[in-house]
Amino acid sequence: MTLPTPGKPVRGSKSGNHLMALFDLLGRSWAMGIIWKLNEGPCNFRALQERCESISPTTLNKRLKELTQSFLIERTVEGYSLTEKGAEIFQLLYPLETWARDWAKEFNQKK
Amino acid sequence: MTLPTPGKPVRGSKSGNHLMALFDLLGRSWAMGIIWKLNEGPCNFRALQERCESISPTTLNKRLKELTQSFLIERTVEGYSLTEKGAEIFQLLYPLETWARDWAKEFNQKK
DNA sequence: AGCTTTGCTACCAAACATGTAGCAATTAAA
DNA sequence: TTTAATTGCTACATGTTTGGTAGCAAAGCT
Repeated sequence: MTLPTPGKPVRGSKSGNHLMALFDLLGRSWAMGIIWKLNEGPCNFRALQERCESISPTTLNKRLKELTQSFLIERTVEGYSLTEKGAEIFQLLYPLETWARDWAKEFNQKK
Repeated sequence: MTLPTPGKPVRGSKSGNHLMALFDLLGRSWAMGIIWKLNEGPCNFRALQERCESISPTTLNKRLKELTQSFLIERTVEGYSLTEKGAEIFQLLYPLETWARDWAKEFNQKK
């Protein structure tokens, strides 16, 4: 497991450009999904697994470690939870939902 | 290659929830990077490869097909180019850059 | 006709993700 | 206070995705 860290070479950028590091981090299976689901509120491992329908514990565990090391998630008494940074990024991802709804229409029309 | 399509089961969601489909599409290596780089303007395959520093032709080609089928990219006389939808999504991704800059600071402080 | 550029594809190796099983540690119940 | 359930994982085997290099066919240029 290589943590994409801004300033270091990452998958997709030798320069370690911070944006590319972020894209690498978020561009792993379930990373954005986990942030999304955690925004509903903190929860423990198994509960999070259920929120994510079909994630395997292996992947969930890996993502949680990465996101924790990247300051997006932390563990509290209530379980895994978004940090302030994590909540910020959720806010940035949030508009994607509305967008995706429209986008889905294209598929129905043009198919 | 399975195209993540809203309404159909995708990696990460049996329900085919449109947002999860989008996360699947964008959460593939280089997908967001390509959108980012294409926003600089349309360009051809090899030029795009260079904008993306270290992408392999195999991956670039796959992503281009997926993004095209998903209405985010199209081919014009000038080469590959963002569609209107693609440009919209760029706008949504855009704030991530500023955010990522701040985020990078955390790594320097807390390391 | 030959040389260059372009847009790929073939191929193989490495990294990553998935699914199932299950185990050690904690908590709850009898 | 033994017994059972829950929790947070890890192991392992398998499949999928990505990456890297090589190079080829088609088009354009000289």
